[in-house]
Amino acid sequence: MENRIPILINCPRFKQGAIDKLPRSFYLRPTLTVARDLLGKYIVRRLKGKSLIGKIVETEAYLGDNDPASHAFRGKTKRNEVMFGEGGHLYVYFTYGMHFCANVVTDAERRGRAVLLRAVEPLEGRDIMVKNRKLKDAPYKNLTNGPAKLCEAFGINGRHNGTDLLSDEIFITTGEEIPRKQIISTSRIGITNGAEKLWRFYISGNPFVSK
DNA sequence: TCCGAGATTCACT
DNA sequence: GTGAATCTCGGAG
Repeated sequence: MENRIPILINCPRFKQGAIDKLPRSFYLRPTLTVARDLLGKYIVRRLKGKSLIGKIVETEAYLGDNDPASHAFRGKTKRNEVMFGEGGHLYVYFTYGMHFCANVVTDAERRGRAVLLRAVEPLEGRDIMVKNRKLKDAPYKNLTNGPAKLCEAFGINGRHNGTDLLSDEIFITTGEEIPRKQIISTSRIGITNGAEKLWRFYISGNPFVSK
């Protein structure tokens, strides 16, 4: 198996010895496929020698050229140029004056298509996430159930725009197999154009899904 | 439980 | 100048 890497994380959920970093080819597939397949995968963030790990439970697809809700709809700009780069990189944007959101660039043809990570289930490094979110009473389920929340919890900001997800700072690994039946698709959240597209995916019944 | 307002920066028009 | 792929908080119901 390609991209097998030594275990970096002392986490019992990972099989001893090695975990599988998702290969580039995972991201180069059609965006909607990647959005669905990302559910149940683990996102790993290396931060000051510690590891933050979350299971992806909610995503949204943004189909660039074909999608008025996408930042890439009107073509390439300085802000969104990462979306038009190679799949498997991170597109981080700043919004509402105070929040960051993280997207995974997808598709083999560099058409500005990406998947927004909307929510994860915290698995490892929960204490650090609480600190990053500057929460006092640490409401466990409020840690990462929203795109801006998970960025803050994972310490992801504008500096990470363009980060390769095959790097060792931030990457995604194989995780849990999610049965097709448990994957729900609905309309996306917080947008005005293209709201009729059912391009939001989440794991049915998971308490860490936003909203 | 729900709704409205404020926060606050950046890219695009 | 405007509005944005959001979140938190306070106050009303």
